[in-house]
Amino acid sequence: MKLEQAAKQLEALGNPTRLNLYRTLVRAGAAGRPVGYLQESLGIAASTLSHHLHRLILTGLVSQERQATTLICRANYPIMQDLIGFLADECCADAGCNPVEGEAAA
Amino acid sequence: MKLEQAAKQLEALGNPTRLNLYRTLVRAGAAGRPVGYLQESLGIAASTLSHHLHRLILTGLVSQERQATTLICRANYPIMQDLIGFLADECCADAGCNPVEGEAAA
DNA sequence: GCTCTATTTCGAGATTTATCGAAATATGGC
DNA sequence: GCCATATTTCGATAAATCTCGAAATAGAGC
Repeated sequence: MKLEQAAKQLEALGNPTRLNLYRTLVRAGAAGRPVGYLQESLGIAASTLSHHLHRLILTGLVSQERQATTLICRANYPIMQDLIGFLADECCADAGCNPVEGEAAA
Repeated sequence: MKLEQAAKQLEALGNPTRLNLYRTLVRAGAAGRPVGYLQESLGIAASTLSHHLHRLILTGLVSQERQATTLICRANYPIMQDLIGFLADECCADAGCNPVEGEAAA
């Protein structure tokens, strides 16, 4: 069920708040960002952020590591690579992404 | 508002039925597929399919062309390319996809 | 053990979504 | 103009989602 998995990840990224959150984490790189920082940075309620983080974590797009009382969040790059790969494969495998001579009425 | 746009497209693909539908269209290539074919192929109600198609069309991922009484649907490759580009950029631009020692604090 | 900070879980309300069947619309042929 | 086929719109229902504040939990330090 690769399609189900991909759909879940796409859905996770398909919300402006979460996409913004994810982007922040991607840009943070390997250093990651603490939940508290993200909360202030995004300007949303802590409970709301926790909810969105949970969804990203469920799909594997984000992971967390405890550092004392603080939780560091990181983007999980390989998962994103897989997702991009899935999209690219679907797009380019059977078809060809720059359809020049359309009307391939076969 | 590129982020909003990307989120909408990701959300459109983030539903198993729609992702399956979109995949079918991608694989159909430039020939596209008539709505009726898709309906039988996916085994869902015509009204449900119409709803999902509408969402994909709104985001630009799919386009339609009338052929007599039949509507031919096609995947809009450039839009997908842009979306993949957005994801790849977010992932690789500031960070580097094989993060060794991130700290791109900038 | 108590306290402080960091984060999650709980409970709730408003909005959106997915799905269907029935009815309406569009296009072409007779 | 009327009929047949293809597709969308309407109306309705059940389920999921987003958001918040308040309360609960987790970990560290005194």
